[in-house]
Amino acid sequence: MSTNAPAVQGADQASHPSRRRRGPALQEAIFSAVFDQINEIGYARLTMDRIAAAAGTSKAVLYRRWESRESLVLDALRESLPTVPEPPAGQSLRADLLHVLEAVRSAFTVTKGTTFHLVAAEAGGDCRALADERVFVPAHRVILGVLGRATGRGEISAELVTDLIAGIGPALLRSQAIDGPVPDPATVTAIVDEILLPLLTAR
Amino acid sequence: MSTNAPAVQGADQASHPSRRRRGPALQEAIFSAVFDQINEIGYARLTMDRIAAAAGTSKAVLYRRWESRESLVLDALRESLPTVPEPPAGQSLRADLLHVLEAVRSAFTVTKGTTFHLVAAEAGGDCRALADERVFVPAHRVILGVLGRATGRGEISAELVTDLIAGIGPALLRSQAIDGPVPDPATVTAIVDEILLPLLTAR
DNA sequence: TCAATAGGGTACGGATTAGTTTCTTATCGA
DNA sequence: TCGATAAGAAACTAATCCGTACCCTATTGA
Repeated sequence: MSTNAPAVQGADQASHPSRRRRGPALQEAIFSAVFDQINEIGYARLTMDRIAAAAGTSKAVLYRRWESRESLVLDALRESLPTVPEPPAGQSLRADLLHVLEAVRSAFTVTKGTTFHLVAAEAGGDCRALADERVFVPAHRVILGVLGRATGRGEISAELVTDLIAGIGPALLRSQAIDGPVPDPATVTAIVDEILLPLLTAR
Repeated sequence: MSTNAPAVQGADQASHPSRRRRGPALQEAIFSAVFDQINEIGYARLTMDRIAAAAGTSKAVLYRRWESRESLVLDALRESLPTVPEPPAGQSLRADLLHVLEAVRSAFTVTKGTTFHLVAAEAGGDCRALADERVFVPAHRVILGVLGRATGRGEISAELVTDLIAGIGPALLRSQAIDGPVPDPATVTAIVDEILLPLLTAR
């Protein structure tokens, strides 16, 4: 079959033309290729041929592991997304917020800024469900918990513990990820220090 | 050619099987079909066949107007997105913020919540550029202007006139549009009254 | 050393979709 | 009433992509 996958100049392949990768190295190359191709050509034009070529492997290798493009993309996301841990006990409100929003930020950086494209591309998508289940819903819950405990310590008013306010940090990170490049740690700090703390601790 | 476009039960077509539409009515049906199909099957599976079927028309009609799926989708977006007007002079900070954020909100509702999918689906996309040019960049500029004038009136501190703070409202609306359904006017009011005004006017 | 495993390349058939062409006939305005 | 225009249907060709099969050989561990 003639394929119009673009010529590949993968450094690994070029510098080790007969090298074959196995296990984690191969999978890493494949997942990286998925994210790179989405950035380069968009999800709509993503094909198994292009992913294989970008990874310096073959379609047979992909089909040996995944039954479809969709399941590969879902696995790439699943293996990359962070979990959102509860912050350690005894931290300040500021440290807590930084902690959870840093996890949200990494949800964008680990996929080279394509998390949002993956989530948007298919209707009723498994990627969206996964991102929500793994990152956004837990983050929301953790932030509400952080705000609840701050209320308990008398640091903030109880009426500030709302879904809307809890949504500010992730929304700003998402927004930046949409506008790309992916948000950096300074962004998280700015969100906490310039928006959340002033809003929460205003009298 | 055999086509696997789904069977169509468009009410118009069904109730007027020989009725043909022309001009604005036909274009409206086509654009509506674009947004409906994206919600139903996702941008990745959007085809000219499906759009034609959903609109109760034919591919020939589409190709007579647009050279490709991408140009049709871009036109659908272009014809739907609002502009972001300057708010009238002499309004309060609150009224100004409500005014501009309502325009941003409508950028999501006019495309039945698909603005974000359109913007995400193609790399380096024209849809993204259009949405930025028509809505997001002007909204940002207008909000900075609104904040600047509030500073001039002594209502808020000058150091609150930042890109980050100006980004809050659109980011929250975007976030809601991603999570769907599309944001409603109460959301805009809540953003202004529960977040922006408290943040801006805190002492 | 050697056999099992699987990576990588390539060819293939089939399905899907793009895009074009032809035809009939509804629509509309002169 | 009538002719020009174009909507809608359907058939067609071509290109793309999916998914599979086969082959050679690198890799790995017994």
